[in-house]
Amino acid sequence: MWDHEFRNFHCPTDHTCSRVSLSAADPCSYMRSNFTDSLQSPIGYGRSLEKALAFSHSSSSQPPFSSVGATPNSCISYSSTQDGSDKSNKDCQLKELEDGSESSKKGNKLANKKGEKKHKETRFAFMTKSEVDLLEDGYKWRKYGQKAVKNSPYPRSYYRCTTQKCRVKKRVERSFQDPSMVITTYEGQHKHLLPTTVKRPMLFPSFMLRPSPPPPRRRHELFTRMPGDMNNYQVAASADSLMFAENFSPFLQVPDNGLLQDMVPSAFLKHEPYEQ
DNA sequence: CGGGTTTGACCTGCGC
DNA sequence: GCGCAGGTCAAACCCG
Repeated sequence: MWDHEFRNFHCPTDHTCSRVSLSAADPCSYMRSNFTDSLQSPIGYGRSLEKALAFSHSSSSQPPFSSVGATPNSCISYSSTQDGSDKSNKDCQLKELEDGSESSKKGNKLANKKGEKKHKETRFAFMTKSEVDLLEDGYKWRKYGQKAVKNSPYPRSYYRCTTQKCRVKKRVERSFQDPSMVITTYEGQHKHLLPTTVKRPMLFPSFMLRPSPPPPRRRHELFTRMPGDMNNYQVAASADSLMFAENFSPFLQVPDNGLLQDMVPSAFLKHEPYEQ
């Protein structure tokens, strides 16, 4: 299962990494570990993160991205929860059964007992170098929680989109390895337009900024070319329900004010048949 | 006063 | 079964 998912990831350092050889000191590998696990378990993601963090503790402190002689400022990973029969998936059904309602926890339990299928949310994550934790992405977010993260001095903050009936969430935390890096994880897709009062930012791929288009019929690998001296790519993972993405740059230098503009390098999709 | 943030409590899943 | 850690809730608080 792991390998099956993992091959969808491509290291921005222009070499394909296997999970075994990952150096967690490399933020990208960190994200790979993290979000590949999350493919299988939305809720388990937290623990995956923990594992990644723990792993990085024990690994050598090799500078991030040193292998390409470039200094990317961010690393992105994209995943969607997949259709699956794995255990963790079942386990997390309870929590996300509340789709479409603000039902109580009791209600959730009841729903779970009914065996309703959980709606799995797409996830999208990336790291950005930024002084500010909460990046301006055009949407309004309401903070609903904050938790200390094990092995990290930096807390993780939880945000929900304030738009009615929009269930998109995002988690923001600072990398404990490189405090200048902010890890942002989006969960779910906005099904509404950007608030009209907010100027459309340039930070995110368009699929994050508009009502979601239908998912492609087959897997894609998303490559994003970095302008200038970035030789190769980064990448978002592909998955069955990967959405079409365009104008998408995972390597972003975030200004201190957190508002990104004029940062939309070309991106393209490489379509490849996916073999199981 | 409305909306957002803070924060402690609670729930849940996982590993041992 | 227990403890731990992540995720969420919601009351209290803050601010414009």
